[in-house]
Amino acid sequence: MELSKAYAHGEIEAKWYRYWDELGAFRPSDGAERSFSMVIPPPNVTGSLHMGHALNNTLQDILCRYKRMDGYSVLWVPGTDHAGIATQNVVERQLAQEGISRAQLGREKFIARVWQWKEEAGNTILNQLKALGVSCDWRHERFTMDEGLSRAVREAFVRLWEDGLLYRAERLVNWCPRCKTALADIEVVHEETDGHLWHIRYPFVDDPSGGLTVATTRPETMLGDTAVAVHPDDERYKNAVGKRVRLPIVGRELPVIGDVYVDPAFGTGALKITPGHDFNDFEIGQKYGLEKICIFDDEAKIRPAAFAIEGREPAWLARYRLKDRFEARKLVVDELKANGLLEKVEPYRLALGRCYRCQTPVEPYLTPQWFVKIQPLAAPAIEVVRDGRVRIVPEGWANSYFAWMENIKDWCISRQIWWGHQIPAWYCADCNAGHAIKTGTGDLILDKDAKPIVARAEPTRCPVCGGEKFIRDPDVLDTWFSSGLWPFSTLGWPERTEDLKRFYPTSVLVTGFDILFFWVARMIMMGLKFMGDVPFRDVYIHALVRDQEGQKMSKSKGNVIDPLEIMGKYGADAFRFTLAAMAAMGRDIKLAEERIDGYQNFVNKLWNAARFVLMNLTIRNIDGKETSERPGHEELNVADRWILSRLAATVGSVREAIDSYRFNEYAHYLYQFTWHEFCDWHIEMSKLALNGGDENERRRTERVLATVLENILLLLHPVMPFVTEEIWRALNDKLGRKEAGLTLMLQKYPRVEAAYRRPEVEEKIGYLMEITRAVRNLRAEMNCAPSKEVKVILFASADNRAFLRSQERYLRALARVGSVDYLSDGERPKGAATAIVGETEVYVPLGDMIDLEEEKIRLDRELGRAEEDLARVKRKLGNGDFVAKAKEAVVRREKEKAAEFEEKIRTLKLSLGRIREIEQTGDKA
RNA sequence: GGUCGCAUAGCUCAGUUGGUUAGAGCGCGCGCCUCACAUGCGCGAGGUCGUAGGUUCAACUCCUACUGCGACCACCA
Repeated sequence: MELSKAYAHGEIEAKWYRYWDELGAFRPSDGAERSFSMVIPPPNVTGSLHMGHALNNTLQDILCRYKRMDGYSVLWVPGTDHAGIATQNVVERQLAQEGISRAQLGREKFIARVWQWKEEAGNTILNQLKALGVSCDWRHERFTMDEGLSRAVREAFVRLWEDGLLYRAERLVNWCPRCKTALADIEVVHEETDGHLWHIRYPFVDDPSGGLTVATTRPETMLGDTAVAVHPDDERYKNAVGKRVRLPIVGRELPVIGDVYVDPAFGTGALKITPGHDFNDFEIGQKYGLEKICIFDDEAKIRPAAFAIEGREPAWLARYRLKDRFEARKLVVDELKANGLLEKVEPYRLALGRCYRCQTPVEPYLTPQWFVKIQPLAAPAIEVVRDGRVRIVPEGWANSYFAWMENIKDWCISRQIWWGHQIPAWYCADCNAGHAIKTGTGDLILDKDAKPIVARAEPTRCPVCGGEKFIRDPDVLDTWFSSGLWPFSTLGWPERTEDLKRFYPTSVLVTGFDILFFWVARMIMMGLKFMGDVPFRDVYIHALVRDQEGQKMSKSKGNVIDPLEIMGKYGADAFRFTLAAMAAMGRDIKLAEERIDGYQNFVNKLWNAARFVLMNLTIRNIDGKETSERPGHEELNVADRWILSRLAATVGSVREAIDSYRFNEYAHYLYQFTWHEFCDWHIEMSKLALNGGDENERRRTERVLATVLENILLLLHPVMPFVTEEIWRALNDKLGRKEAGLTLMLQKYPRVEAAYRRPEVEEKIGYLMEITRAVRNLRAEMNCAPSKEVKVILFASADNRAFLRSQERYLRALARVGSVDYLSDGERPKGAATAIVGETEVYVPLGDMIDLEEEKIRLDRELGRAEEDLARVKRKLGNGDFVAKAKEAVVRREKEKAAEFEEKIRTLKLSLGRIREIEQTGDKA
């Protein structure tokens, strides 16, 4: 099989993916003693692949493929999330385009419609993940609303109820008037917003000319005020406490209460109390037994019923009824202004809470909801992170985790939407006859006093009255409730399955920090509660992918880079490698397309290195019996020993990097080794053996080339699975290896071959490389044509001289050197460019070509640097404290440096002297 | 308001226990179609490591303050 001149990812990727899948390579192996498991952070079922998914899944795939090759039985569970509110919103928007509302359709038909959409769109993202190359076990694919997971959800809910960790109560909750549902605290995003502080006077009942002036950012809520509060020690309001004020517009009488909660320094020092629409006011309302008036309906429009007295609406209400919050605000402000009660308006910055799904400002809203008593769950979840049973990497995130968990409040888990897990609670129709209220959409709402029966299935008989008619709670659960069970629900819980035994706790969870609280924290709590063990050992938290300016990618900004487009253009391997290379811990990734373009070159480089090796291989069957006795290390030439030593070092570094989630280091070690050690040096040096005429050496070098190439493929496979597989198959083909195995994916990951580590060889080749560079440098500086061979004169220690003599062919080939002469003490060439490598002096006599002025400038510059270096070292050594206190090795090293620099200076000065001499005599010979 | 993080070459970033001649990729400059690769090869220029102090024989690295940027959390109307 011939490889084409440039790597074309085109069909290769799909070909291999299908191959692996059909081979069953994604499934956990039997037999392996160690297992490694992960659950995918389930993407929204109707979503499509974005950069965040691409990064997240690339990193997971690297881990899985690495562990699989390293002998673990690997299970990576894929799946999708039903994403309650998000998905419902999408489908509602679709309906809206058809001019249908969800209410018109009705609950059942609406849900059917969502399922239909799920069937249409649900596979998109998973297929896109396949294009990325993820090695998930597709037989394990799950959906948070499939049968098994739904059962897990019901089970979890019932157990929480039975254990007293669930309750239903009327509380002030965050309400999204657009989604018309309650939200958890964490689903509200606070955003600094420009607003106003309105100062409104509430006249005293007994003296309407006086009164208290309150300051508020939300004047429309005054319609629901039930008190005014001041600080009890506030001199200004000493005699106001206990009096009554009349609420403007509404006319209601309000008590003036004194409470230390009020900050006298803020605003006017007088605070309007609206227990129905403000969390703080709610608390105060509780404390003083104030009435909680809910002035809005579920769309945050003025609710006439809130003001009707004995069924009759007061006259003032006419202009307000059914107006939304913001219209109402305007109207209230206008009316107050007209009445001379608006005393002042000042600009004010406030943190406005918005719905995380639709950005609508959230309204504190009084409704009955289901809550999880979170304290008993949070405490052990904090503990396991503290004692390291769950390790958060990078550990900085643990701080955020603790901060959040320690201040956590009860979790509102009921949502007034239709798409999701309907709460497994029923109400006896007879017992709750007075508590079920029909809404406009035909839904029933159970009021706060309704008595739920929580059960795994619909009850048949009411234990109180024996009634047989039940109403199911219409609410569904927070999406994150089911995601919280994901690590064990996907493995079969509540059944005690083999998978659970084998793969729970999972090994590591890879995710972005944006869902640390939404998801990670919940999984830890739920895992501990229901499994009695942590859901994962490690949590690796990766960064966000941003655009090249560091802006968050978003459709509205138009700065989104589409992973699919990128993969189509550059290939999945180049893309994956880019993401890994840029995934430095704890730092966001600023991605520009040029980076991917750059790493595509690396893929191509690897491809061409492979082409070189393949076209030079004449040996066959290097792994078969005949050749399993590899050549003794000592028989190999120095270049081969060197690259094997470097390979061994690289294997060590690579393993360490992946083991500690340093994906960028993993990528960079391999980039460096493949390109700058293997290609730049070893392949070049190997050409001498391949063309040298010594048949034995040639065969040995071929074997080394094949070995190194194969190891590179193995090492790179987790990050670039496709091209490595493609090359590996070609390599097997070329070697005639039938027994090599079916796929690179299931080969053993390289281990460090300690016997190959040869520091002394690395040192020698390092020296040879430096000499080579020095000669190349001199050539370039002197503008010596690359095609022209030069003569080199070396002055080196006996050791180095012997080494260079024995390996002279490399120097000749790599630096285009015609002849090499070795000087003994005393003699130095007259007209030559000079370079110094350690103790070695390198001279390139360039005859007529040498520009004496240029060379003098160059030498002067070198000399200047050397003198600076020497001065710095001398300064250190001259410091008595340094010599006395620093470690001996450090001092010794400094002394060596001093000697080296002195020698260098001496040599440079001599060279300069010789040039001046030539200038005077004109004799260049 | 609280907490945390980040400031290193023109750009994007590495730099794991304090001691290196502070690195890479891209970009830039010069020279090359050298028989794996011009998606390439060789060479080179470019940084007082945000500012000011402190600890230490020694600070890019540790501490403090400041400045700038960012993130998360937060019910002060």
